[in-house]
Amino acid sequence: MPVARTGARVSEELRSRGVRLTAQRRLVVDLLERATRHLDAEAVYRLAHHKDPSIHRATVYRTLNTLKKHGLVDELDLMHVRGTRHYYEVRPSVLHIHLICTACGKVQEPAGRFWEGLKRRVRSQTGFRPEVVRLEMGGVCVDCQDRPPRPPGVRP
Amino acid sequence: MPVARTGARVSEELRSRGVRLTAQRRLVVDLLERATRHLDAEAVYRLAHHKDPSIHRATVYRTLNTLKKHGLVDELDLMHVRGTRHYYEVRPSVLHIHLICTACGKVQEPAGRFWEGLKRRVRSQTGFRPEVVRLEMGGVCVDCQDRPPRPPGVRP
DNA sequence: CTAACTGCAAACCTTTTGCATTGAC
DNA sequence: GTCAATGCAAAAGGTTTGCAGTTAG
Repeated sequence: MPVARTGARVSEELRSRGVRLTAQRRLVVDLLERATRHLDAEAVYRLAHHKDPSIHRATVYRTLNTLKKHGLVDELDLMHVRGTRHYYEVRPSVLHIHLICTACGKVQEPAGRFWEGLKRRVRSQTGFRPEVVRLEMGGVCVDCQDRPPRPPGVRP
Repeated sequence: MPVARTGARVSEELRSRGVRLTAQRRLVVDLLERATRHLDAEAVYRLAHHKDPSIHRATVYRTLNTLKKHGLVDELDLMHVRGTRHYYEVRPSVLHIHLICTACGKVQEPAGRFWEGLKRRVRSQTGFRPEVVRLEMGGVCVDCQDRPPRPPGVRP
């Protein structure tokens, strides 16, 4: 979702791992690659269903799980600021973190070498071999720090 | 759950915020403070119900939400290694991270100054004011790196 | 005394699963 | 042709909610 992504990377990765490339999977992968915001399973389903009304919710869930299992997408929950659902993003080549504003719901994704270093640090300090990293922080974004606190309930 | 915790801290904090200190809340807080492993809502309920059979699941959920809202407990999902549920821990004074082994399910919690620095770094680099930090990594713990990969399904 | 909290039961929402059928390789 | 993947419908979690009765402050 954040940095630009090389088009067919995911599909090729799947193919090379012997996962069958069905029309439905292609569609889901395509949607995730083009997404400009974080999509939960239902959102993926709605978008997919719009393009191919025959696709079933269960297929979307199964596909997301497949992609996750193969490390091609990461699952987030954005600190549950928007509820219990899970969000998905194609795993980027450079690690980034998620800052979720509890006031306006905005999600920022600063990327950088520093976060990359976390993995190495854990490995050398504990021996643990990290494969998936999830760093999320809830708090107040710059804009909302200026804004007077708005009454809870109404959110953009 | 990780570092030792000052007994009445949470209760006092609640009291000072004008949240009514009912027997049920005291019980839940007490259980969380004494916990030696990560508890999900159902586990909290079972333990609570054992001590006070009249307590209701809904009350446990409501209490956990109250505590979370006031920043007294943190919610984790431990990378969903054990399913979709959420785990709760009393917010420790010193930030720690969670390393979840995808092979054996073990959770490690290295604490330290370094992780504390993440908050400051985000703040100074982006202006975002972090309140809750969640850093979880899925991967393989030292023990399981030596062990031959065991057939999936059977877990300790 | 009164607003806040609880127990209860039902609803809700998200995700998973068994089965017959379809389709990728 | 074969085995994996899909659509479908039903179930399984996990969590929330409206309401009437209870209780902390």
